[in-house]
Order: sequence, then structure tokens, then C-alpha cells
Amino acid sequence: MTTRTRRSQRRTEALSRERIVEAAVELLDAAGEGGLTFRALTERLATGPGAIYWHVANKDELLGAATDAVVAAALAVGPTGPPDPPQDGVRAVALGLFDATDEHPWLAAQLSTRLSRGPWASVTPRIFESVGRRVRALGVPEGDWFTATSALVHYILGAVGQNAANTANARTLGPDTNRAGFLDSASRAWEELDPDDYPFVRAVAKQLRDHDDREQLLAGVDFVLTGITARHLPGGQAHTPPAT
Amino acid sequence: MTTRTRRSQRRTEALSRERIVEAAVELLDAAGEGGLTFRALTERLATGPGAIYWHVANKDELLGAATDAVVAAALAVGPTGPPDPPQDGVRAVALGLFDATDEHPWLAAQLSTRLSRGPWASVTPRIFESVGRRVRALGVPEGDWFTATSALVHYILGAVGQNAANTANARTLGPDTNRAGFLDSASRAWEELDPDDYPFVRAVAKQLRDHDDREQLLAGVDFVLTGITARHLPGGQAHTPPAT
DNA sequence: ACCTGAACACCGTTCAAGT
DNA sequence: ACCTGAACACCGTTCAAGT
Repeated sequence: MTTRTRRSQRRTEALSRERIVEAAVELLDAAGEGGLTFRALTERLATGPGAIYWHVANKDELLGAATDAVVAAALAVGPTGPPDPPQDGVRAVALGLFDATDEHPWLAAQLSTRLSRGPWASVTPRIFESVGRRVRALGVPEGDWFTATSALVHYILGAVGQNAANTANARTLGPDTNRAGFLDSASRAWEELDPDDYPFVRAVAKQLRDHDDREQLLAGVDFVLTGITARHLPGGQAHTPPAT
Repeated sequence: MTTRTRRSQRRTEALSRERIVEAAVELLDAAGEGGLTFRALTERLATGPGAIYWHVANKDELLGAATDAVVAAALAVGPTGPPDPPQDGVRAVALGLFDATDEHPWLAAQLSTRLSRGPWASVTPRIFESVGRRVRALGVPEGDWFTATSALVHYILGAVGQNAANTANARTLGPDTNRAGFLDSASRAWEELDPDDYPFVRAVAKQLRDHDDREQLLAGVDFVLTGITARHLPGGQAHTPPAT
């Protein structure tokens, strides 16, 4: 899958943190979060648990490193060409993370878990930096950088998590159940809710079935971008009046 | 804490799914997600694991039920008075979930986990319904209900998760470390990042330290609301032009 | 129908011992 | 400095047996 220069030598290769993280990602990709165990890891790396603990503090740190590696790769594709218009740059970040969770279904849960662990986790600065540079380029006044960037990051991660689940869950339902089939059954579940308690959800059940994840993601990004520019940029007075 | 009619009878009380979920919430509140074990649960309920499995399929379902119970309580406070203006209603939902994660620090991670499990989980329809009714009341055309509601829900859950972590993590650092202290150390961590890789993050480190969680949450809600109304409602032409 | 509790398979982590 | 692998404490879950 990865275009990595893996030599033909197999078990003689020295153990390293990088090699361990790589194996962890492979296990996660193959069998989800439950597939990453120290037992499976020792077998794949032909070593004992103590060797792994020499390079890695514990399982949580290992999961964090795997998440970070995948996110770094996803965000690295951006700035090779000429600088995008800021709006396009934000969209690219969102789609990059979307595609990464599509390739690594376990990533969505990890992203939200890490994010809700506080701002140290290395994924947080990484994503914040990517989005924030675009916010700055947008011309948002410096005092509002944090607020605007936070809003975008929170939205993107929430949406990416949910949307990735749609395809990931489809695989759970069976080998040949595709995303459409999953959304179809989810839509039916919504339609069977109590009409008194859930009139709105029932009313949008068909829209759930027919929606496109990427369009949905980008629509939300545009909502936030519109809100940011309307509030902070010259000429934007389309402000929802606060209730008095 | 809860205004529940708990009789003085203690261990004679019959076991029930409701009683089990209640005990699970208590354990989660007391010791976090790691505190919920079947061992601890059997001890608290003075029973064996088999008895619990009679009422509950497995631990995951139990966690889901605990999450659902807490979310239901948080969303139930709303519609007693006269109907709010829709914008205020959305803000109330966001603040309600914010306060709930403040009382139940384990909730944030659960919310994102459940949400990224797909649209069946009972929390999803509940939150979707609460927000969606306000979107409808806003005058958004029916064809855009799903898109607009999804954007709001994704944002709210992302923001609530992150913000709740700020207070929850503060407790981890020590008994008398408050939220300000936690944000202060997080802010310092941001300032110590590599200036070449993270110029933006370093520039907003002070804003991270000084920001108010609730203001931040509501600012983001307003961004999304502004974007929705600008796009879908008469008179809103403050539309960011898509890059050509 | 509801509950008991011993037993099972499996997990993350440790650590004395090796090289 | 780096690795080995047996051992430990703990976990979710099962199930034959009771009432």
C-alpha cells in the first residue's frame, strides 16, 4: 500500500519506534482498533513485549503516534503548488482528513478522542496550524484568529468523524454491503422512529439516504467560512441579530 | 445529585436495567471511563456479573445507555416555556450539552465515539431532532434541512468535546489545578513549538490561554447560523464566492 | 424469569535476566 | 543500550446451576 522502501530483509531489521508505529498502523488498518494488541504486535515484529516497551511508553502513546503519523501524511499533500485561495485551502484540509479516515477507518474515533484530550496532543497543533494559516490569509483580524480557527477545526473534525463512519460501518454490515446500502438501512431506522418524538428526524430520513458525504462536508465548511467572513471582514453585514 | 425517589431500602431493591444504568453513570462520574467495570458494578449492586448480563447485552450497550440517559436529561430542559427564537434554541442545545459534559466529564468522549458509530445510536436522533426543529423554525427550505442540521450538530459536538476536555484535564493535573492553570500550561506548550513549523499556533497561544469556553462555543454556533441564513434565507447575499 | 459465581480467554504491563 | 519472555493483575464474558 505505502510506497515505502522496505528492504527484503525481514526479521533482522532493527526495531525502532518508527518501525513499531508502522506495524501498528498496519494492524489498525487490517482489523480496527481491536486489532492492535501487544500480542499481535510482538508476533508481527518477531519480538517480545518488553522490546516494544523500550521504544514506546504504553499503548495510548502508540495509538497517538499512529494517529499523528497518518494525520501528518494527510496534511502534507497541500502546499506543493502555488498558494491556494484560503477558502480552497481550508476545503483541501477538510478533504484531506476525510480521505485519510476513509483509508484508515479507525482514525475518526482516534481524532475525536485525541482532540478531546486537550491541546497538547500533537495532532491538535498540526491541524490547527494548517487551518489557521488559511484563516490568517483570509484577512481575519488577529484578535479573532483563535475563535475562527477553533470553529473551523471543531466543525471539520466532527463532520469527518461522522462521515467516515458511514463507509466504515457499511463494511461491518457485511462484505458486499456498500455505503449506499448502509445509509439506506440507517434511513429506514430513522423512518421507524416515533412520529410524536421525532417528526423532524423522520422528515429528513430520505435526505440522509441520498446525501453525499463530501458535498455535506464542504457545505458545512462553507457555512463556517461565510459566518467568519461576514462577521470579521469588510462588507459583511449579513449578521444574525442576537436575540434581545 | 439527582432528584430521584430513591427509597431507603438498599440491597433488597430489585435489579433493573434502569438501576444498572444509574449505577454505571455514578461509577463513570466518580472515576471516569476506566472506573466502569463489571467488577465495580457487581460490588455496587451487590450481585454477580450474570445478573447484569441478564438486563444488558454487553459493556458497550451499557455505555451507550448511560450516554443516552445523560443526553436525554440535558436536552429535556428546553421547551417548557414559550418557544424561543430558533437561534436561541440552538444556543440552548449547545449550552445544555456543554453543561452536561461539564458534570459528566466522560460524556465528551462518548458523544464523539457514539456519533462516529453511525446514525442509529439513539443519541444521534435525539440531538438531531432538537437542533433540526430550530433549523426548520428558522425558515430554511426543506431541501436543505439535513445539510444545515448536520453542520450544526457536527460543530456543536466537536466544540463541546474539546471544551469539556479543558476542565476535565485540569482535574487530572492535580486536585487544586483549575481550568485556568491547565489552559496556562497548554498555552505554554504551544509557545514552545518549533517556530518554523508552527508559527500560527504560537501566535494564538495567548488567545488559547485567555479564551472563554462558552463564548467560543457560541461564537462558532453563530458562525454556522450566519452561514446557513446567508445561504438559504431571503436577503442573505453575504456569500463567499467559490473559487473559480 | 431472574440471579449466582466460578471459570475462561485475553489483555496491558512489569521486571529480572540476558547480550 | 537494547532485547527476551515468563509472570502478574485485571478485564469482559460465559454458562451450568440454582431459585
